[in-house]
Parts: sequence; structure tokens; C-alpha cells
Amino acid sequence: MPTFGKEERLCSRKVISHLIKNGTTFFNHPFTVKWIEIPLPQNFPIQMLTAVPKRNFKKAVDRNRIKRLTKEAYRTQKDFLLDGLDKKNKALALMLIYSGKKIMSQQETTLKLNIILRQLSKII
RNA sequence: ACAACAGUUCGGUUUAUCGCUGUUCGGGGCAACCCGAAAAGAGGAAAGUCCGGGCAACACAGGGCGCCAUACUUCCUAACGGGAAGGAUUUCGGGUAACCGAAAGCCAGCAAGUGCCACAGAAAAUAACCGCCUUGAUGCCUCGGUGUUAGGGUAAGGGUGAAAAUGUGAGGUAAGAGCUCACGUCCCAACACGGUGACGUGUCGGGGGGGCAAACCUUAUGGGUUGAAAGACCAAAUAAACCGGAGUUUGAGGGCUGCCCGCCCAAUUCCGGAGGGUAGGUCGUUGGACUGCGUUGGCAACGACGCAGCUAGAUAAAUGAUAGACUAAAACAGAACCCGGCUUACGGAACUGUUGUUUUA
RNA sequence: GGCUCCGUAGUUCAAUUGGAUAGAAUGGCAGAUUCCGGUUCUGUUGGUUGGGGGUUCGAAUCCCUUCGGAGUCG
Repeated sequence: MPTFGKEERLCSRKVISHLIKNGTTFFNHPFTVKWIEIPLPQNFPIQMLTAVPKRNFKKAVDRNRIKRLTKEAYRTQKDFLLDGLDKKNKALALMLIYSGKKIMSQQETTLKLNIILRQLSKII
């Protein structure tokens, strides 16, 4: 099911600061991706967080829109990543930082995120 | 009907599929929680943070100094630097004029003190440079005129300047001067009338005259400080530890409050250093100076009464995506403790009023 | 959420606490020098002092408002 509920989001401050300090980073325009493995007993095998820097987008409306587009794209395409994680018995914390300067449409965002998720599943 | 201006209201709707947030109901489960259904889910500015409150904490005794804000009147309001109605002033437009209309503003006080006013000009505020009048000394000569020099009086005149010592007329004088008088302008005080009042009109008296307080300042009034990262509670963890200092017949230091006095605290104390642990949850947190309708008081802002209604509450942060229709990828734009204003951004739609043009009667 | 500061030529900075054409360096342009270019020299250009309004005789400076930018507090 393409859901995106509470337990799929990254909420814990502790895990977030751990991720920012020690996470692995790669970049594929327009997203900077940070990820790290987390100890296994979790409610959901992958916890995700989106971020948009205030420096690039002054208006709250624009930041909200980008986050929503990103979440929507992630929601519809995360299945194959989950399968991979199930097989290898791992859990992930994931952070998507939008580094672009312009707002993309939904189709573009979906395409870009598809590329990135495939890249990530290969690395795992 | 169209256009312009002003004001008020609205601020996309809807169908299908997938998805998000809390709430309620039903079912399952010891419980955590899971499944299903229902109804609800950003704004007129949520913004800027320019003002005012509520609320909370800080041991608000009290006094002085400082700092900040405000500054015509009456009213509205919980309060305001907001709003309403009015007064005076200035500017603009119309009119021969009385006056009418519109707009604006940090509308107390340079008649408390201090300070500043470039350049130009004699002088920028205790005005004598030139000029005018006059006295002494002295030169000349036609013997009452003229020149030189020293002193005194004088603001009528002087090419400057943003601004030049209250305007006009008369008297007065050696020459002159608000020196005196009349009229006029402005200010102050008293009285009468009108008005709740600012103020207006009139009478009488006084005597001030450059400008600048968005110069320091004076007067009056108000303001304790800090802001939900305030604060309360629960859970988890831990260290009543260590080092240095202050201190007990006296006042160092501290008490989140500008400074001083004062008051309060006192080794189970305070301050500093270097470390350890936690960083989750609940409340605060949305029922309120609330919203809608009706009646009613008031010129109005706004108030009173009655009936009905419940209308976001997230916590890394919920409203989105896809396809289509209306009519067009609708504008500005996203709540974060809550209200009242102000200001700024904004595609379009509707209504009302005023002005102009055209058509018909 | 609160608080503080800053906006001047294309760029980097001045302007003696209100006083006159807003100045300097650099840049741009033109000329000289050179066979050509650079360097150097000379001349010249360029400003709504972020925008709007006000006070004043006079505003970059004082006041109000607004726009933009930067910093800071757990």
C-alpha cells in the first residue's frame, strides 16, 4: 500500500542529530541524500525526513509545496526499496534535502526521485 | 450600457482514485494497538512585528535619579500610538465677496533656561559699518559755512539674505525711535453669552514681538522586567560527589528588575571551575473582549437584549497528487499561546455611491 | 517566537554630528605612448544617497512609514 503514516517518518531528535553527524551523503540533482543504518527493532524498516533550506526559498508556501511534492513522489515509489530491505533485514534513516533553486513539477520530481531511490537500493 | 474614482463583501467550486492530521462512533485485543465508518481540517491578510491587551514567571515594602513612549477636544474600547464625531491651523479648488468643498498633519511649551542659524551682509539677536543729528579741539575762508579728528545721540534709509527687529497714518524731536496716540495683526489674562469640551463671538485691560524643541530641554500623563524557547506536572537517568572562593560580633556576593539608597537571603547557603545524566510524554493549547441572525439605543465608532451555533490544534510540524468539468494551469500567500488594531502584498467577481459619455422614452 | 544592526557611482569605501556642484580608489569610454597589446600618462563618464512622505531657509545626515539584507538568543 502506498501509505505515508506517522511511523514511516523520522521524528526522534536523537536519531536526526546522529544522522546529520555520522550519515553517508551523496548528491544527485536536485536532492542531497543522507542515510544511515539504524538498530533493527523498529516499527517500520525505513524512516524518512524531508528538508528544504530557508536560504533558497524564503516563502513558507514554497517550502511546504516542495516538501509535499517530495513526500508524494516518495510515497508512490518506495515499494521496491522496502522489498530490498526486507530481504537484507536492515533498517534505514533517510533524509532528503532539496538543494535546487527552483520548484519542479510533480512529474519531474517523481522521475528524479526514482533515479535516486534506485541508486540507494544498489548501495545497500 | 460603458469608463474612472471611493467604499463594502467574497477570496475558487465540483466529480473520481490514492494519501495526511487529530476527534467521535462501532468491532477486535489483557494491553500497546489494529480494522471499518462518519463528520471536520489555514488567512483576509495566517505576513511585517509597528502598537495595545490577556496569560505566565521573577520573594513587585518603599523612596530618589535615569530611560522610553505619548501630547487639540469629547466619546468608543479590556486597552491602544487604533477608531468615531467635532474644533482650530495650513494647503488646494470654486466664488466679486460673505462663504462653500476637499485634503493633510508628532495640533503642549522658544512669554523658563541653554544652544544653533552656513554663504552673503554693517549687523543673525546686548544689532552703530555707512548715513543722519550734535558737542569739544583744530585747519580754511567771503564769518557762517565747510574739512579733519576725538566723543555722544540715533534703528527713518542702505545693492545682502530663507529670515533684518510689529504694519499704516499722525504727533513729537537736534536728529530719531511704540517715545506717544489712533486703527490693524498676533499673544496673555479677566468678564459676558453660546457649547459637555476643544473653541467661537463680544467687551475691557495688560504688554510680548526673527526662526528652530522631527536641537538639548521644560510641563503633563503613562510604563516593574522578561516572554509559550513563559511556566506546571509525570516518566527516565543521576552525584546530598570533586576542586577553588566568599562567609559566622559583618556585609563580600546574590535575589533574571538600568543606577543609587533601602529591603530580603545566610554552610541543609551562595558564586565560579571542571565534569556526569536526560533531551521522552501530558498540561499550558484553544469556548473566546467567539460567530451568525433578529430587535433596539446612538449622528457615528460602538453598546444592550434575545435566539441559535461550536468553528484547525500540528510538534521536524497535517490540506497534497493525478485526470476532468465550470470559466481561465486563477492573485497575494501557510496557523505554531490567544485576542484587538495598524501597515504592506493581491488576479478576479458582486453590490452601493459620485462624476462623465452615449442610446431610448 | 524575541532582539539588534545595515542600505551612498558597475564595485569597495568617504562626507569634519544639518550648509550646498555628494568625494576618493577601482571599473567603463576616448586620446597619447607602442609595429600590436599590456603598463604608464591625460581627459571624460557614471548617483532617484533602497522607495514614499514630513520637519527645516536648506536633509545622505533629523522624524515617520515601507521594502530589502545581515547578525544574534535554546
